[in-house]
Amino acid sequence: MGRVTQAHIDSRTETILNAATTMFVRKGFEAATMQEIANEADLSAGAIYRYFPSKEALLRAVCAGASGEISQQFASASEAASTPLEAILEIGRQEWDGMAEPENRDATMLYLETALAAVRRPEELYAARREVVGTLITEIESLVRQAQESGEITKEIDAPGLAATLLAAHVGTSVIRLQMDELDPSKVFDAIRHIMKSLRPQQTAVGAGEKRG
Amino acid sequence: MGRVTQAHIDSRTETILNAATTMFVRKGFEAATMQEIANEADLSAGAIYRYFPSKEALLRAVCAGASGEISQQFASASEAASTPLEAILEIGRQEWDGMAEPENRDATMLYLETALAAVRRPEELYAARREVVGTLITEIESLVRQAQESGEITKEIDAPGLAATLLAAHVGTSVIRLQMDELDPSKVFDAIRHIMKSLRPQQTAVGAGEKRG
Amino acid sequence: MGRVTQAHIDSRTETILNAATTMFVRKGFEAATMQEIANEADLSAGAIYRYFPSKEALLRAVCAGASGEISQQFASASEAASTPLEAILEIGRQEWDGMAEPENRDATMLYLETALAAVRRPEELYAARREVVGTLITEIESLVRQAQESGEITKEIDAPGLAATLLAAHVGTSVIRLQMDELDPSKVFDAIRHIMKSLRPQQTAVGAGEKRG
Amino acid sequence: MGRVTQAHIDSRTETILNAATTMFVRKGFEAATMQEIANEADLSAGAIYRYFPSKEALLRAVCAGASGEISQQFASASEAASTPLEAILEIGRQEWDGMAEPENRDATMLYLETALAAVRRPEELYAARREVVGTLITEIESLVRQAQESGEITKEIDAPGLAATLLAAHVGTSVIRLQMDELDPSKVFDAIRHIMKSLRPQQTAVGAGEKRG
DNA sequence: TATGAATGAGCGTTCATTCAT
DNA sequence: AATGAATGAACGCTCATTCAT
Repeated sequence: MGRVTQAHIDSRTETILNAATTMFVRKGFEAATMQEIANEADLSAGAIYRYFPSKEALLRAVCAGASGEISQQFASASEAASTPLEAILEIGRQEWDGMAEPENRDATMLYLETALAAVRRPEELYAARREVVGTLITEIESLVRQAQESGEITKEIDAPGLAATLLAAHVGTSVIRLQMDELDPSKVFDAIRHIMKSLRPQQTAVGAGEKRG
Repeated sequence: MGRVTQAHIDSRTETILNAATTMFVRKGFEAATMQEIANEADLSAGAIYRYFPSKEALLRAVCAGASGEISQQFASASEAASTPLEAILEIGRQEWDGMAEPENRDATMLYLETALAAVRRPEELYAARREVVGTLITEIESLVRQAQESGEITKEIDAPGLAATLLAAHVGTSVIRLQMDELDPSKVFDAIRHIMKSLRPQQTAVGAGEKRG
Repeated sequence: MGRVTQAHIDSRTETILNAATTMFVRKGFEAATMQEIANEADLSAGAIYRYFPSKEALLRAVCAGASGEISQQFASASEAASTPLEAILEIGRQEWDGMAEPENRDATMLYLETALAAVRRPEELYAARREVVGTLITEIESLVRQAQESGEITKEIDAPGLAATLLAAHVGTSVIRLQMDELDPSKVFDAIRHIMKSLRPQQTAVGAGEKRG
Repeated sequence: MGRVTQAHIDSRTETILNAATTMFVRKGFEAATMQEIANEADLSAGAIYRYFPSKEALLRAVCAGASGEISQQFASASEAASTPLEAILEIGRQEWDGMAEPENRDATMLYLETALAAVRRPEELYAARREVVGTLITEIESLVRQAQESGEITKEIDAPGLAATLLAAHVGTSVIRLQMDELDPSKVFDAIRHIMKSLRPQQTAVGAGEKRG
């Protein structure tokens, strides 16, 4: 066949990666077979080994891809917002709305599958995963701090704690919805918006006296 | 060994179930082998089949056990609390404190593993799972309503939405901590407590004018 | 429980042997399990080993029993017959009539199962089997000779050859019927009776000139 | 090995089928292992599954092959014969002569093994088997009728009955010889030829008065 | 004597991986 | 570069056999 362009190689690599992601989501890493991945990618089983040295390597690549996607989603939202809090709520609205779509099911399963894979292969996958999650929290934290500076959120609440809570609510809603498809994510987001609005600074500090006392 | 007491059989069954849970958590359902489970239970591989007809049956039993545990944790907390909101916060404190303990890692992995298993075997496992999660939300919702009645939480917030949010935050915190062990769950809970306190009814309703406007 | 009578031991032995025969016929020697045999005999699997040292031993005993039965059937018939040929035909009638009964299916399967077992374990089982079959042919041959002496069957036909042919027709009819249950054994026997009647000495010897010429 | 000719695939399929036949004959279906079949075919055990989906499928293919062979043998013989009866006798001579050869032992065992398999798996194998046997009887019956028309065999004898008797004698001789290798099949065939010759029409009908009277 | 829980060897089968084509 | 036949190491599972009770 002679020489092959880098573009062709990249295209094949991505095709295979997508196929692997699909099958890992559908059946789980162990249960998915190289043959199935090859079928999904319209290739022979052997061909995959030109692009990835092993099934494990495929998993690592899928995990890396999955980690990347998580943070990409957050980048796009905050531009049109007028205030920091509105930016947070806009991102939240997009995210929670997205959970109602059927594709989100797969995304959540991929997230959990790769999270479990990372925990079980700490030396290879854990660090990257931690960094992605950490960065995400930091980004949210930064928005929270802006909202605190602008007076939309009380400074009494711990910014990292609130950031983690928001991410936790997001992840948790996805996971719960996975197990209970009648859950309406928009109802959950309504509650979260209400919460965020209620966090504006008060004349009489909320619960200040009781906290840790 | 011949005839044996029912207690002995029950004990063996539980030993095997624990061993299976351990291995399913450690390696995942597919990657865990019957031999490993047997080793963990100090038995031969064949002996397991006297108590469970297949590896799948073992999974089902583990899932059932895992579902049961989820809701048991919630039952115990609320007694000593003086008010409904205090009950919610007391449960939360126990739960989030528990996340700092290393065993919690396994519990979370079991939760996710069984959740994925349930999604992939809907006909066998999904219904039970949904019911457990649904019951949990209902229980939290009931506490929320009590707190609303007692004037600790504003009636403006949707009770089911807030209940789902609380559960989501709980699940999400566990999942995030799985991926980032430096996350301090108590910091997250501090934020949640602050949030809950800020939800008390205000003379001038919070964000009433802005909501959906 | 104390001492146990020989009668009890014999009874258990026979029960087990019958159960083993039943299961060997129903599923074949390899596919039948000791547990199934035990169930059939209303015993535990371990108990069989007090009476037979192994599954192979059980097979040997079943083979021995099966061989015995084959020849027993022939003993009873010939008494009421008025002439040697009538004796042969009376035995034949009983045998072929028996083939119409459903139990005969099992008997034939047992015959074939044990025949195959004997061929595959020559050192243990073949000799006994050969002797039983040989004796059977000899007995038939003796009846044939009596019929030749009494002038009912021509002396031109070889007595051992005719005896073997008769036994072969018997075995063959059973085997064919096993594979084709609409075969009417009595039609086959009618043909055989016609044949036997046609073997009476003729004034002009049948086919004498052509034979081996 | 990559792409391979259909001829190669067919050749492998046949090699495996032959190996399976050999092992099923030698040890029986249940006792023969896939590993042994693979060894006999000079392949790895796993490779067989590229050609047959299961051991059962292998059995079905062997049964189909065995059924086919049974009837093929009969097709070739009758051409050179001058009369219908001669054709019958010629076929018989070939068949009974064949029984003296050692390969015939295997053929008979295969016949019995597949017959038992068919009986034990009625829904899959019984119908095909019955048809093959039925066809065989019909073919013989047709020859018998021709011989009756040509005056070589009396019309008083029932053609289907005689046909079944001839097939039974054939099958039976094989089975008996399996159990008693000193049996001389040619002696048996001599008796059968004598019988067939004696069935020519007589001026005074043989046994006409006695039959069923 | 009888039980049946336990063992452990071995079965049919699958599948990641290799490599001749 | 791509194929897919082949390998071989497991895997889940079964079952003859043993032996504590």
